[in-house]
Amino acid sequence: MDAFFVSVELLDRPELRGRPVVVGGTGPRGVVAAASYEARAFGVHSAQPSAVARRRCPQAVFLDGRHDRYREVSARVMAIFAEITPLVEPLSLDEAFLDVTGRERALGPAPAIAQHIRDRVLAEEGLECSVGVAPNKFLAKLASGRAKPRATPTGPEPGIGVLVIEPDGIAGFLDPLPVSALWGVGPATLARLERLGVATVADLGRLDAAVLRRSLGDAVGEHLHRLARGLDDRPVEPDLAAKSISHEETFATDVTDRARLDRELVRMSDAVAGRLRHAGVAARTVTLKLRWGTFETVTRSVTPPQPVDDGLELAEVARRLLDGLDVTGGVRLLGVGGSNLVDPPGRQLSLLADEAPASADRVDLNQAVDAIRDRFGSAAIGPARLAEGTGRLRVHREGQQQWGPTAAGPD
DNA sequence: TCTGGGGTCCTCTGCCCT
DNA sequence: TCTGAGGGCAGAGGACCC
Repeated sequence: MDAFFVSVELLDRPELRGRPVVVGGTGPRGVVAAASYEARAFGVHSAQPSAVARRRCPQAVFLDGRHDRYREVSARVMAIFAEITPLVEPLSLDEAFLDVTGRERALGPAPAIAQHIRDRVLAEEGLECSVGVAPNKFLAKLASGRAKPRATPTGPEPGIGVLVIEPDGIAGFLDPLPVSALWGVGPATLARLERLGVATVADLGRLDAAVLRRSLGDAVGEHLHRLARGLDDRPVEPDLAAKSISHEETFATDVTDRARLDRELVRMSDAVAGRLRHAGVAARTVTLKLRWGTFETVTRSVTPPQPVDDGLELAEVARRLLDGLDVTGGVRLLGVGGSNLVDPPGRQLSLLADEAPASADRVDLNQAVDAIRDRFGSAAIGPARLAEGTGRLRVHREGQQQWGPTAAGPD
């Protein structure tokens, strides 16, 4: 999808069409989630601090992101894709891989299917999208990027919409590209490649695989060596299960108060545990993440005897991890996550007291809480500790703080 | 000139076990 | 009994993606 979040906002506020529009966190530590092509012409781009974006384009309209709304539109677009082929692998809210092998008979050749997808998404959702057609995921992704509109100093330049890479055109397409265009080449890998004298994909393809492996590690080296020749045999995988579930938040100002951090841990753990149960899994490994005021980030993790899907248990494990850290210097970001996801613990009690899984009462309680939230919303019920002092329940709603603390945030 | 949130994958290190 | 090699796993951190 092209500038997806902005495009959705323009559906709801058509009077903003043609103006520079920026969606993201508008608070003190917010970042840009998406910028219209008009705003990009001023050097505004995603992941940029909102403060920088405001300086570069003060005339832009800045909008708080509405994650729920984007998710709702995304679900409808993905449903269109699913009518084309059952082999749809969503990459994010606004991108997906479709394997249309075998669909040509019903829908025509792949380029025609691509155009059909664009037409349907535009007709049914009013949104523009770009499609790359290629023999594998890596090339299709690059091709879709090339088919998108471009921001120029004189205004947005429409893209071609559909770009097809035929097998005999792979080298011609890839070779002149800068290596940074390859999926997986970020600033660190780029610096290493430059030290090896590699600037373009053609340079990379000429390099000996052993040299690449030595410089970048076996996995990354081998992977990039294959990509440089257009080789990618990863299948399109629908229904990929999540491997970890986490929640983290940046505070509007650094926090030194340990009691406050404990309360935040309860709130975040409650949110993570709810998502774990919703996914029907429990976490074998619990990870605590902190970012200091200096922006240095540390993580601490532990694998308790029993997998966890209960919010208070998760908070207790995280709190013990926090005990090992000195927070007096100030915490900028706090996060809790679960990984090594497995089936939820059974109801039977362990013979060892300290290995007991959540009691049957707690399992019942969690089921009741989940049912109430399904019906009345996530703020309907939560741990009493989150209302201490204020009498007002503060729970986390998904997507509530997606791009930094809000300008009118609670803290 | 200030750097979000939610992920995945990889590498390195240390520990335990064989 | 001691020692080293090697595998498996956990933990920490880095790089990258949207």
